[in-house]
This record gives sequence, C-alpha cells and structure tokens, in this order.
Amino acid sequence: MSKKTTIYDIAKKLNITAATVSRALNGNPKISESTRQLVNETAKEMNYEQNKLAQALKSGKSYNVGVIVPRIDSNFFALVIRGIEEVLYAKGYHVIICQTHDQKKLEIQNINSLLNAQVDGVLMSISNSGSEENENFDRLLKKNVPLIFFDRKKDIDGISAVTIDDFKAGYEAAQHLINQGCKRIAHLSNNRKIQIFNNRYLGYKQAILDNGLEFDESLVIETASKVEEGSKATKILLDMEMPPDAIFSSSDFAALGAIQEIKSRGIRIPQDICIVGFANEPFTRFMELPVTSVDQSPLEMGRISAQVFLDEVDKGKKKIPNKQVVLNPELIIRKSSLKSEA
Amino acid sequence: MSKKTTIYDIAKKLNITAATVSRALNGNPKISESTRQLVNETAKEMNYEQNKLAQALKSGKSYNVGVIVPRIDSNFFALVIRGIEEVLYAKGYHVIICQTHDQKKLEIQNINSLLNAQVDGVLMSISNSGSEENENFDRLLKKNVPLIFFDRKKDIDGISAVTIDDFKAGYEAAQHLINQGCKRIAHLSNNRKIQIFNNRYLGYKQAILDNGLEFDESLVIETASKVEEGSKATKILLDMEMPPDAIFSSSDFAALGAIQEIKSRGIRIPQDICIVGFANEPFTRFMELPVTSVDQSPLEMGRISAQVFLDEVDKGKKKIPNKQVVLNPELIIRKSSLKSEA
DNA sequence: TAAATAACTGTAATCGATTACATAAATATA
DNA sequence: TATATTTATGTAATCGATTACAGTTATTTA
Repeated sequence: MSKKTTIYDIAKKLNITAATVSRALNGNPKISESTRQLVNETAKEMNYEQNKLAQALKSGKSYNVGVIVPRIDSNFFALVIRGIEEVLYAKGYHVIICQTHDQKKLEIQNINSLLNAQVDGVLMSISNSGSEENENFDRLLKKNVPLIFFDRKKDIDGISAVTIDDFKAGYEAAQHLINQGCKRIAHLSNNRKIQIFNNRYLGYKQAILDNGLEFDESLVIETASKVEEGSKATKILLDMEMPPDAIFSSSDFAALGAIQEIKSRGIRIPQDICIVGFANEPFTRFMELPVTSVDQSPLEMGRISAQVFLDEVDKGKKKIPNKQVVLNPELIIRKSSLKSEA
Repeated sequence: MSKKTTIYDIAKKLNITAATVSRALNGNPKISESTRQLVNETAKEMNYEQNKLAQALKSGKSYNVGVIVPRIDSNFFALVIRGIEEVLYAKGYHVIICQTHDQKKLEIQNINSLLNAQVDGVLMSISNSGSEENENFDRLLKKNVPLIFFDRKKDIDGISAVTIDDFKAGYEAAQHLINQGCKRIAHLSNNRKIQIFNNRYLGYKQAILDNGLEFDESLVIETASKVEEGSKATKILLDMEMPPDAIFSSSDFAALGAIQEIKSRGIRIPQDICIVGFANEPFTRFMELPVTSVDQSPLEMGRISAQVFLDEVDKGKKKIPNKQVVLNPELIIRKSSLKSEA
C-alpha cells in the first residue's frame, strides 16, 4: 500500500545520509559498527527492501539470464533448465526461459526480447531450422553479453559450449546393436547441420565401418524429433526391399514413433528389430517395452553451463578462450534392444 | 563495445535536449513533425536502444511477469505457459518461469525471488504440499502485485482464477465408465486440499450416486501425480478382496503407473479394467494402448490467464471483483476405456 | 500594433541506489 | 603541543528516461 521504504526514508529517520545507509547495508568496512547495527535494525523495522531496478540501472546488471531451448516439455531440457536454475538462483540471478519450437523466427524474436530485457547473459540450445547465419549470436557478442551453448551448439569464436560426446554416444549405440547381432542398422537422424546430430551420425557410421559391416546411406533418414515423424520415416524403412534389423534414433520421440509403426505391422521388438533412442526421456523407462536410450546427464549439463556463464561474467571484458566442456554419455540398455535375452 | 547510445547522445548530436528526444521517440504530439523525424532517423543511425532498466526505474514497472508451476516437463503446464507467453510477449512483457516441484519451500522461494525481480504480476498454479496458510499470497497482494491462479487454485479474496470445470470433468469421466458397464470404479485422487482435485473427486462421486451405484470410499486413494505412485496405489486396489473394474485417475502419469501394474499382473485393459486419465498428455495418445483422458485446453487457459492479468494491471488500484473463469473440459475417449468395442 | 494564443522546446526534478571525492572528528605520532 | 594519520560520514554526481513547469518563438485575434 504505502510507498515502499527507500534508503532515504531510513536516512531521514536516523538523521544521517542515504550514502551512509547504503554503505551500512552493503557492509562497507568504513562504517562504524554502531551505525551499521542501527541501520540494519531500522531497515528491518521499516520493511526495507532494496529496489533492484535502481540497482540494476546503476550497475548496468539486470541479474536476469536468458535461457533459450527448442521446447520445455521434454524431460531433457526441463532438467537442463533445472540444473541452470540451481546454480544461478544461488547467485541471485533470475532465469527467463524462452522456447523456439525449432523456428528460426522465434529464435530471433527471443534473442531480441532478451536483449530488450537487458539480460546479463544467454544460455541456449540452438534451433533446428536455421540458416547458416550467425548474426543473432554476433549481436549478443557485440554487446558483450556472454553466450553459452549447451547440447545443440555451433562452433563460433568466442562462444563456450557444453555438450556430451555425441560421436561416442552414436558409436556406442551402434556398437551395442552390432553386439546384439544386428547387421543392417538404420539411423533416424535429425538436421545434420546441427553438430550434435552430425556427430551422432558419424559415430554410428564409424562403428559400422570398424566392425566390417556394410554402410548403407539409404538407411539414414533425417526426421524431426517428433513421434509422427518417427513413424513416417520408419514406414519408409520397413517398406524397403531389405528392411533394417535395428534402428538407432537420435531422438526418443522419433524412436517412439518407430516402435508404433513397427508394432502396428506385427513385427517384433527386439526379436526382429532392435531399437535404441536418445535422451533417456522418462517414458523410455515406463513403456511396456522399455526402450534403450542414451543418457546425457542433463542436470549436470545445466549446472556446468551456468558455471561457465558465471566464470565469463566474472572475467568481464578479458577475452578468455571459449571453453568447450564435453560430458560423457551413458547408454542405458533396456529390453527394446536386448535380442540376446528375448 | 563502445558504450550504448542514450537519448543524451542523440540530443548532443542534434543540439537539442534529451527531453525533446524522449518526447519525439515516444510520439508526444507536442513535438514538431520535422524534429520527430530527425530524431527517429538519428536514433536509427546511432543504433539507439531504449534502456529498459532506466524506464523501469522511472515507471516502477519491470515488464516482467512471473509464472509459477509445479513442473515444466508436463505437456499441460508447458502449453499453459505457451498460451501465457503468446499473449504477454505481444504486450512487451517477459515471462520468468519458476518450478515448485510441489514443494512449499520452493514455492515460497520462488515468490521471494519474483518479488525481488520486481515482477508486475504473478500467474501461478499452487503447489501440492502445502499448509493452509496464505501468507505468501498475501504478501503479493499487499504489494499490489496482481496474482492470478490457473488450474490449481485457492479461493482467496482478491485473486482471480482460471480453471476448467473439474466437477464436471470428474462427473463425465465416471459417467463414461458407468456407461461402459463398470460397477466398481476406483479413483486415484491427489491432495484433496487442492480444489481441483477435490472437485474431480466430488464429480466422480456424484455420478456414482446419481446412477444408483454403491459408493465405496476405500476405492479412493490419494497419490502424487507420478508414475511410481500410480503403480503403488494400484497395487493396493488390485489386492483388495473386491478389486475395481475401472480406475479414474486425476493424473495421466498416475494412470500410466496403474496401467503398468495392471498389465504386469496379466489383467486385461479395457476388458477387465477400464482406465481414464486426466490432462490429455501426449503419451496418452501415443501409447500402444491409447488412454482415455480429459483435455483441459491448456493453451486457452494460458491465454485467458494472461488476459486476466492484463486487465488487472490496466485497472490499476481500482479494486475489481476477482474474476473466476471456468473452461469446459473435454473427455477424449480412447481404447483404455472402450470395453464395448474390445 | 498590442495582446492573446498556439506550438515547440528547454530546465530541472525525479525514480533509488551507488560511489569518488571532500571533510570533519578522533586518535596516533613526533 | 603541533602535525600526521585514521576513522566515519557527508556532498554531490551518476546510471538513462520521463515529465511538470517554464520559457521562447511564431501565429492569430482584437
């Protein structure tokens, strides 16, 4: 109701200046213990709360950080965000979450919006659909707003990134399928202009070649990370003259679509076709037929991304070499690919 | 790099005052057309961008709005948020999303955090675990920060709310099961101190009574909205002397747990037991056995909540009667409850 | 032509917190 | 005792945008 109390109100009441009050509240060592106590008590009495907007104006820091992800209703991104929040909240930051829904237009809009909100930094996983252009990222960098990529990254000078070793993840997934006796392993990829998807693909390919199997490019299909798209792609695969005996999908959602399509044709999993997904979404564990998937330690990814941001903020203008953190993926083996036990 | 340009820079360049620049940029009618143009052009040339922090300090508005939900990795909340964003972004607001994970402690922390960020309003779905106390909400109200509940609400004077008609939803779900010939319908409820859960329960109960069936309180179990909890509760139900022939769950996640438990015992769905969930999460559609569920038009709920907030902000201090918007639920019937066709 | 009005623009205070610099009082040093 | 050094606080500018009020022309009216 009544106006908020400011340091001026406190100052007037104690017959001192706002400067002294400010210093006392901020623990400036030049303030005598007696007045410090007095000020603190009075502040409490008067329900003083610092006006963050004023402080922000003065310091040029908003203590807001933007996080941009393709979508928030995936467990993976939700957990990354949780990790980010955990670290940043503790440092007094607020997190503004934006979704791109994999549309470049929205990505640009989001960046504008965050810039507008004068965020102190941006942590993001880039959108799928996208030109080769980096102007948006450049705009952030030019303004000295730290930008950190996680998961879906691009190699841009001056931008740190936190990912898992996607090549290794792809390699291990394929190797696992090969170990199960699969010979024709298909791959539901995603936009391979995005590094992580390309790396998963490359790892998968390498494993096939390393094992002396034939690599068939026609078994690789790019799809969006959606159930329907997974089904669609699987239709194509199953209709081939020599259909695959395994599918490694770089998305759990697409894998789910694949499973639906396969089951609808009465083909057995894992006996006839083995399935491996990616991201370890909870439903992979909860399904009647639990799905093998790759865990990306999203919580950890979020925490580390936040830490990288904090480091960059601290270092201020000093240009530091962009940090590239690579986490270890973990293949979680479940029934959908356990031919040996079926 | 170089400092940001301010209205003072523009003023200096044009040999006028910052006041004039400010007025020109804001379309003040007292400014001559010529200078207005000149200012606008120069602003563009110099890459001028308004400092929102300064404006926020002056106006007392941060143009930040807080949204508090139990979790973001559920399709329901993700869509509500999307609806909110849609409306608020268009009005120049930013949205700060917070999760409570159904912990009162985090809820309080979130509110503090948002208050700290000087948000212009808070839209929230209250957390489950909770005392009867409303002090946190009162704190917002005392500061004249509009608070709007959606979905999980409480009746508090001065707080508007947007929900679906949960009583009707519960009633229709139960009626549907009765129509399928079910006689002993169990209910996986949730904390019934939360209105929406109590209303679903009451609707369910009323339908049973209206149809002359016996109402058995022991068939009602409170569980959290989690897969594991759903399984656990279902174990109890199936171990009863007279197990139910249908389960109406007020959560899709708990329903999923129920289905797992039921299937693991070799009991058939829907022949032996029918299942109805709640929230129309995507997986209900994608499962091998698609699950009947209640749609709550989350997008619409978000949009309307945002609109209610905008209305309250506009009206300013004038106390307006708290608005209570009630949306219509829609029962989406799928195989899990279609005994008649099985 | 003098007075009144309109049309612009400038002056300066304001939002609330921070901080370099100045100053006063208290204490230490020679 | 006179000077140097601390210690504690006050003064005033600053961050950038907004706006009530005042002031200056230019235009209109009597």
